[in-house]
Amino acid sequence: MPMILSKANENMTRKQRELFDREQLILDTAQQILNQQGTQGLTMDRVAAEIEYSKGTVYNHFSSKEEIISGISCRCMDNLTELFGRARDYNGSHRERIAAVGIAQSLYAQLHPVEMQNMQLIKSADVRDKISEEKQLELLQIEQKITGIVLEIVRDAMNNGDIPQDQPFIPDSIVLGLWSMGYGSNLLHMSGIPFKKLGMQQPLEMAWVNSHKLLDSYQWRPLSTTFDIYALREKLCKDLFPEEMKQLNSPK
Amino acid sequence: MPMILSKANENMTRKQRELFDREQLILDTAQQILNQQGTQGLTMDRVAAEIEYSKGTVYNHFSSKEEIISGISCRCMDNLTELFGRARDYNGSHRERIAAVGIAQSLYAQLHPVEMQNMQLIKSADVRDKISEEKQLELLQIEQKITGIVLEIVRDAMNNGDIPQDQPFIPDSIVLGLWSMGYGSNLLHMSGIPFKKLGMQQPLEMAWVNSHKLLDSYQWRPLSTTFDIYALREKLCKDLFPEEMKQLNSPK
DNA sequence: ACCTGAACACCGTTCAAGT
DNA sequence: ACCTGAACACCGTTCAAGT
Repeated sequence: MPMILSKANENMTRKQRELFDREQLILDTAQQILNQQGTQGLTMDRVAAEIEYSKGTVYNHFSSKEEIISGISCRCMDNLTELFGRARDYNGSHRERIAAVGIAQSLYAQLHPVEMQNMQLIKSADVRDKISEEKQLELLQIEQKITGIVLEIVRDAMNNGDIPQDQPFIPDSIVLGLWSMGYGSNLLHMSGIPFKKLGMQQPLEMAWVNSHKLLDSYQWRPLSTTFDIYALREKLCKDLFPEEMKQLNSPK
Repeated sequence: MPMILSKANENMTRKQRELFDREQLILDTAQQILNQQGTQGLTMDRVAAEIEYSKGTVYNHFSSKEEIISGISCRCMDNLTELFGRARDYNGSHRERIAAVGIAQSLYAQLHPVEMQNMQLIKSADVRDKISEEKQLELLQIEQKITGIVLEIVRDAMNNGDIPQDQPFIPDSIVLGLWSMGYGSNLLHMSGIPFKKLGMQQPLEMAWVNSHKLLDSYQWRPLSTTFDIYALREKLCKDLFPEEMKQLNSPK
């Protein structure tokens, strides 16, 4: 039974630190393979060979391949959480902050398409049942954290009087609306569907338009009719995600 | 090289008919296994055993497991297309028709969760590249057809004056907005995310609210402020999808 | 010309043996 | 107590042999 070492800790013994480091090494390696060779290229043999330990040792840390995938997903969601955090702490209107969340999500999907696929994989299907309860709890906590950030922005906006309170289901409906639209457009973007061939716009571009349409419909002020959403996007990208923009624009 | 026999045809020889029937038998069987045993329960061995032919014969029809999955997906998208068709032909306002599309999507996801997962699987990842060009074309054509229905409703509404024309990106943006929101909320619904535990509403329920919010934002008349969206849902379910509602409410 | 199923390659998982 | 890697089970795919 492998120890749960999701978080580093001051009080760890040398042995525990070693185990923790190796767990990170395994995840590092697995993620690298995933990025270079895709989902099907990620095999336990390859991971073991790369870290120069045996397969048995890998299984001492992760009791199945799914747990490794889940571990990678958790890392990615942590990274995404960090981006969301920047959005929440942005020194602007609440509407600008929630817009920044959308940008963060879209940027992340474009920068890390393979990981994004994986996060989707782990969320669905029987995969979630295959992982241990501890790892499931870890997943849940990160999901709570990331949802919490968005909820917090919406609640703050309500308290600030930016959103009329006489609407049913808010703030949940707003969070879920943005979430599903962002999630769906990301997946459509990554799908092989040839939107150009279908004579259509790109999903991610339309998500930007549509999320503002949705916020307008909730009367979240300032309404997008009073400002330029593209100027806002440029400003937020420059202020909050300069590094990410550079990565996105640099040739791979 | 197996023949492409997606569609039945009057002029087929007896031999061709036999091949076509067997292809259908394989898909029937595979879909049944998929529903009973899940994605991982669907193996080529099991399919071969069930149809009482050898694995080699299965491979004469489908050159990989992915092609079988793709075949199942095509069937499902055909079924969904039929539901969408009912929505388009509904004798009501255009706004009611587009709402019916949303209901169709949601109903289908609830009635056939496993198939829905599969459609998502085939859309993404490297899976699409693993199938033959012919099958890829088949997929594309169905996607075009199903997108076409939604586009048609939106265009008709515009021509009818239900939607102000002075908005950028329409009708594409509306189609993609509804599509990504519907797609995203379906996937969130099927994901293992415990929304109740997170203290949130259900994604599918919020999708109904939010898609009307989105349509309102595009000023698609009649606005949802002038009618009861829940009464509309009941009416549409009763008029268009009575059988599906019965299935949904009957104990499994 | 079509079908068969043994054989192969690959990969996740286990566990007896080694240190 | 921890690590190892041979062995096992399973599954997608191929193809020589059979009819």
